[in-house]
Amino acid sequence: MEQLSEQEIVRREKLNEIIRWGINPYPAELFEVNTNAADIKQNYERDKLNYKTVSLAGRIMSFRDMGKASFAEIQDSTGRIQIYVKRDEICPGDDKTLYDKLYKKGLDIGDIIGVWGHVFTTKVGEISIHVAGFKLLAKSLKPLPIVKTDAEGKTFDAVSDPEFRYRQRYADLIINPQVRDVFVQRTRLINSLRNTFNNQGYLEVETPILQPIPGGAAARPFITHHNALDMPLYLRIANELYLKRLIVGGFEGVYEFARDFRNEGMDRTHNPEFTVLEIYVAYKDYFWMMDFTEAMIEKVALDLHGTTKVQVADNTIDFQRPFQRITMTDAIKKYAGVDITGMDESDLRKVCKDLGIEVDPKLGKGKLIDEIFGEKCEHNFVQPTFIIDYPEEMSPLCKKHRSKPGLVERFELMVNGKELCNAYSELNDPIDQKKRFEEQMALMERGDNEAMFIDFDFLRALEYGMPPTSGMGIGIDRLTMIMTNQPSIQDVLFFPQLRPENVPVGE
RNA sequence: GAUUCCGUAGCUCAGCUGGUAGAGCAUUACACUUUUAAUGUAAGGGUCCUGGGUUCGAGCCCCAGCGGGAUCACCA
Repeated sequence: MEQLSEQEIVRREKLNEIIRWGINPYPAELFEVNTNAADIKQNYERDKLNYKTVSLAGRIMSFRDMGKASFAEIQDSTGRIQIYVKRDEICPGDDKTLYDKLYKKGLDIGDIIGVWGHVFTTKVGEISIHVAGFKLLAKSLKPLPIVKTDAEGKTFDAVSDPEFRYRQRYADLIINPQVRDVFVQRTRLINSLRNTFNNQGYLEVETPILQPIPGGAAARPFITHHNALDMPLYLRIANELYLKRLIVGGFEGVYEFARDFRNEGMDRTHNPEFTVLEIYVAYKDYFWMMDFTEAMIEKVALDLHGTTKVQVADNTIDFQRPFQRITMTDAIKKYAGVDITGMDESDLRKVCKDLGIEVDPKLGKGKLIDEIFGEKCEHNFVQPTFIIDYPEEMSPLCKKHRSKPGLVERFELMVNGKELCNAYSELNDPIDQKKRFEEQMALMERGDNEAMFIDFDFLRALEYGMPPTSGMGIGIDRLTMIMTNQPSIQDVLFFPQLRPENVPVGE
């Protein structure tokens, strides 16, 4: 058992005292609420008659005790509001216990209370609740870190320790209101996307997270074991192959907000579990998907900010349509100064050497091109830019280009120097798909541990015939990071992955 | 996984050349019936991340470990 701090002992003593007074510090019955902090602040001045008998609940965030009267702030899900508690109002008779004991000695910052009374404006002009009565709804036993804010909104002693904030997100959310805003924005972003898809009549679906073959992307999976079937299962690294099976099945537009899992490094932009939106639409190609994607993202910016311009660190990014489009070959020509058209593996290897890019001898042609692009081009695309027409080898699920040999009909959307979306004219030729899988197997044997496994059931599905389809995937965490100007993925995930705390030594 | 910085009161932080642990907020007590980073007076609160080592003496120096951040590698 952990040692209790002085303040925690004091709070437990208060709790026992409250119980001795015959008050349940954790009452079961509901507390009727008829307004909230934001509603009062926004509408009281205009409609004072409506605020004669308000009732609301929240957490005590500060006390200003003036003796026989006192002020406090309570915080609900919409913000904070000041309450004014006058001893002789809440204790009209001779018995002042409620105020002198329960209110002044029993309550702490962090406690959750319900209050009722009328709204008024103080001498200093702050809209407040003149309390007629209050009820303790939940006693807080752990002292909440205190963050103070002055009249200009300047904060003092803000809790900034990332370990505290990520491990105890519940406390972070209570004391840092801007953290809450980020997550509200995240949900609004997802709602915006969902509205776009539903308005088109596309169907939101759910596909397996536990997969016998971790397909649809190139990444190291988490492995688990099913006891009853006595077989290994993988947490999905992507859901692409399942959504395409549904297109084969006759749905013409499907999408899923998918939690994917990859057993790889963690950093500012990578968490082992993350969210990807994938969407597949039949009878479309990647040009259509580019139009759809830029409209979709422009709408997200407008829904969140009311403007297409979004400030991300030092850059203002404008999501107004249309986005720039450039082929990968032209991008490399522009930023690396090399025309790679028609080059073979050894030519590319020489280009890498000349550009000072170190490459693994195991890499094939496609990966070499990807290295050049990643090293020399990617960071230049700050404003939204579609990079189109990728080498075939690094895109085994993508249809061959209609006119450019060796390339595929693929685009990625770059924003703020990083990849945000990935989309194809989907490969629906089952014989070509089988060949591409086999090439992946060859790469795997050559030592590329991210090459894809062959999924024979997916090939069987393609053999029934999949309509020409375009599909797109977008990293929701990264889109949220951009749209909310957060530098770390940990700031857009409620509970980012951390090592367990307090592991005993020697076990 | 590598490199590097960091870990002191509930929170934010200071701590000199190695010599008995400091501040503000929070907490406790008292005062105060319109305050707002409320105020005034007084008090209490510490496994200096953990374990070793050097030293007469370690929050500080050395070694190892744990946790976190940043950069790199892998990746989205």
